[in-house]
Amino acid sequence: MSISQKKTAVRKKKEQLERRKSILAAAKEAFCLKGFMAATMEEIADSCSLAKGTLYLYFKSKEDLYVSIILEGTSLLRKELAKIANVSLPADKLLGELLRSYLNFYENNRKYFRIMFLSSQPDTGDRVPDELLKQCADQGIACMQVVSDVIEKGIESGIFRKVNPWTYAIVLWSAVNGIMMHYEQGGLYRDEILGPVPLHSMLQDALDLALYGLMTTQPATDFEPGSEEYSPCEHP
Amino acid sequence: MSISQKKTAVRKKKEQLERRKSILAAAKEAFCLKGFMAATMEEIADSCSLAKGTLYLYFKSKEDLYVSIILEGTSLLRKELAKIANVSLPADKLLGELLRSYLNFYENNRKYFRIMFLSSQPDTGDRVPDELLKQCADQGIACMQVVSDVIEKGIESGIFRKVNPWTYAIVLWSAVNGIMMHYEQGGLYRDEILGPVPLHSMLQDALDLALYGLMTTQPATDFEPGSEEYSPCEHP
Amino acid sequence: MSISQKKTAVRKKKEQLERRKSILAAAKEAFCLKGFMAATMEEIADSCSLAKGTLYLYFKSKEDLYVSIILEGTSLLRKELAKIANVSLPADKLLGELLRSYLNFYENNRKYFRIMFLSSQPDTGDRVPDELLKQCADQGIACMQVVSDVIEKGIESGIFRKVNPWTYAIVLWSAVNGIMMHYEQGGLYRDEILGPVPLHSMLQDALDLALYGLMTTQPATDFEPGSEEYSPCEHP
Amino acid sequence: MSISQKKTAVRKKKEQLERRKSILAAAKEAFCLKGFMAATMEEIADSCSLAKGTLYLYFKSKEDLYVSIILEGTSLLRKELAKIANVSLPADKLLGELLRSYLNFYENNRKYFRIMFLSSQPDTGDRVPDELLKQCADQGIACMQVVSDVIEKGIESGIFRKVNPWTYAIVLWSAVNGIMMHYEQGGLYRDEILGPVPLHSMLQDALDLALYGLMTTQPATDFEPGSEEYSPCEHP
DNA sequence: CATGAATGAGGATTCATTCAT
DNA sequence: CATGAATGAATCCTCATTCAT
Repeated sequence: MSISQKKTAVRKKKEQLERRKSILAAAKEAFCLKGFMAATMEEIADSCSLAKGTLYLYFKSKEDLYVSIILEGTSLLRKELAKIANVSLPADKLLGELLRSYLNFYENNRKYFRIMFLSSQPDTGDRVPDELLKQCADQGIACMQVVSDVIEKGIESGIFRKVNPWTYAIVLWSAVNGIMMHYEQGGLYRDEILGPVPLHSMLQDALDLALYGLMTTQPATDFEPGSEEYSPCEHP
Repeated sequence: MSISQKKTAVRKKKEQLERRKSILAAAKEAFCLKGFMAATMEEIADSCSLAKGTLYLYFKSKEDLYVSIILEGTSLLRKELAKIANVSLPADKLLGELLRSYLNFYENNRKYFRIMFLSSQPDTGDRVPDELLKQCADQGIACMQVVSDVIEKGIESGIFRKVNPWTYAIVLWSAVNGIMMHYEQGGLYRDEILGPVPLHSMLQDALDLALYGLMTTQPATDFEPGSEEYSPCEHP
Repeated sequence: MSISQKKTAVRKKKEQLERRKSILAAAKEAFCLKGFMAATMEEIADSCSLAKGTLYLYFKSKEDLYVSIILEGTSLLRKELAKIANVSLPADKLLGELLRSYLNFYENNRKYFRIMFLSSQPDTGDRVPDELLKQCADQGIACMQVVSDVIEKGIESGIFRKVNPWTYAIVLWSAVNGIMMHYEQGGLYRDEILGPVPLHSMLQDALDLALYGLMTTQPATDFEPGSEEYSPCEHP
Repeated sequence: MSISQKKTAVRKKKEQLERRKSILAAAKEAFCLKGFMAATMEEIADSCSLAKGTLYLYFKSKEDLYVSIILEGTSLLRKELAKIANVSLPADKLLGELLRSYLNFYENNRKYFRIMFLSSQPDTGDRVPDELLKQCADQGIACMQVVSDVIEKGIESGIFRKVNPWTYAIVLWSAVNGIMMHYEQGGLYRDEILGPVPLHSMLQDALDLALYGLMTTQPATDFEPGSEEYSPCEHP
């Protein structure tokens, strides 16, 4: 193979990755907007200016495409959380940082979030490689593992009570997801007087509750200092 | 109108209500099992032994039927919670009772729960009467209002810190939903050593956290006393 | 059920049978012309003025429709042959009559013939009820059984040599099919001087050969007397 | 053109022929296994380790490829038969030899046979060069011509009755094809007591019938002597 | 020449909805 | 009112063919 051919091969590889990305982007948009079943391969193809058939060169099926997006999302989230996990901070601060990181992920990747948590899951039976499904599950577990590790660290350093770290990790993780989903659902439920509650307020309050419940000493919470309209935690 | 005609009319009315109920029951089953899009009007009609066309005499569209089920579910839940709200108990106990009541609802009405929270929402645009959608939203708000009221009561009675009751209500409500959804999703993420975490453990821990964070004095939690495999709250 | 409703029900039944027939007719046309794979459900639907979906009310799948046609054809052929089998004639004459009957079937049902013998068979795997497939096979066997019975009768009456009736039945049946298929294939191979050989000439000659080979005495063949352009059997 | 260039050109020519052959081989396999429509250019390309596009350098279209295989098959068969035609033997023995030769071809080239006779013919309209189609037809005619010549020879030598050689050639040819196709179809119809009838038994019986019908004297048939389970021709 | 990525027309099948009875 | 046959738009996926490299 000549040098020029090598160059071409490399460029092709790159272009294909680009194309794959653009399909994933278009699909993310569509799935987010309409959900798995209602989104069509045709509109996805149209919106990334490719032919319908081309999609099938990159993804085995609609389901494969869908799960690939979920994997992208969970992967990204896991990486963000992993960054925090390695920071040298006391466990309570770390929890705050994890939450901030998750909030950040949510705000910058609402589409991933919607798809990961709100869309009805397709029947993955045999139309998605098992490998892919396993990777997805692994990412999700890894996210909660990060939380669990922080809790464990807190317990070891004595600032958290002796609780089951894994259970608490699931509880915290699920609770935060629930809050974000509530917010994401489009503020169906807003206070008609005060208007919708900002997401970070809710998360700040949730963090307060969590730290109060976990710490052996009075926590000093400072999740989003000064940005609140009303004082979320008026400790007397 | 003769008397006999009146009787017939009354009977007819009853029969129609019966019919409506049986459609809703069949649809609940189908939507829960397969999700909104994958469930078909045909199988719903079949499983309540009615003709496909008949469904359209009772519901304007598939979407209408779907939202009607959600309304049934939220309605039922709201009623359950409302019962608790009127009990004479301190706010902290009331919160525990509300949680127990919700858990009870979940366990006895998992199908409603799945449909309300996990199914992909259909495009309701113009195929569902606005009135119906509003009713749905109202029920959800009413549920959270109950929680909010309890928190407010706790603040007034001095056992809860002065927090924004509405925000905290949303936080608690969403967090509990998140935990239940996590559980409902089928324990994708289970501790490979300890096995899946039981739902009431998680809810108990969540309640602890909430009360610790809310109360001015040390809470005495007793959501599901003695049923835990490991001590979820080892206050030193 | 009132009398008028009964009438309606009966009429509906009739109409449905009509519709089924018209679908079968349209499909026969299409499959005959283009073969199984190339024919489309759409064109079949169009040519019997029905909606595509309607076809699926009457037939489970394209394959089901296809096999149903084959069953019709083999059924019809078997019935024709069965009529002959019961006629009181010596075996050699009966063989001639069977051949005449088959020729008659071919001439009046060339489309069935093409589909039964020339079209590539679809993969029937699980898209055709087993019952249907079995019925098809049974009809084919029954046809050859008729031939076999006649041969046996000839052997018993002493005018045929002692041969294995079943083997000879298969041989005769297959040979005749081969000749008809050759003819049906569109006279690809025609004598460029004498023009295409008429089918009945070929069949007459085939019958001669068969009777010569089977009979213990000199046969008197008269399959299609006087209609030949050239003497097919110039026994010196 | 230099000598080395010449060599290269020669080698290239050879390689191209090799390539063409390997495509035909792969296509034969695929068409035989799945039929014309169900086989895909992709799998053909894959199984001869060439790119899809390359196939189109050697064959104008899928149909062209298909017909080219048929031409190969009929060509091969014709050559085999032609060998026999020149052997110095009496006509009746020659007929037997032709049959044996055809059986031999069938047994060693079932794939060709299946494609030539059983596969649904594609629409050749304008996607196959007319020239190619004509060649195909010519080979088929040539095969029957061989048979016809033998019959004529038999008539001339006085051992066959005076029949129309061309008609009888078509009859014999078609009949044998019919028998082989029946056998090839996979023994759908087997004697449930005796099991499937072996092909050579059927052909032996067919040959008997033919010679009985053609010869002026009693034939001595010995197509496959001694290999029969039952005596196919028990002349008393 | 060989390649294989891209194309896009095309096909089987499903299903919400309607409407004549 | 209830019915269920008919509809036909909509959807996923396939695959022969082309063409830039």
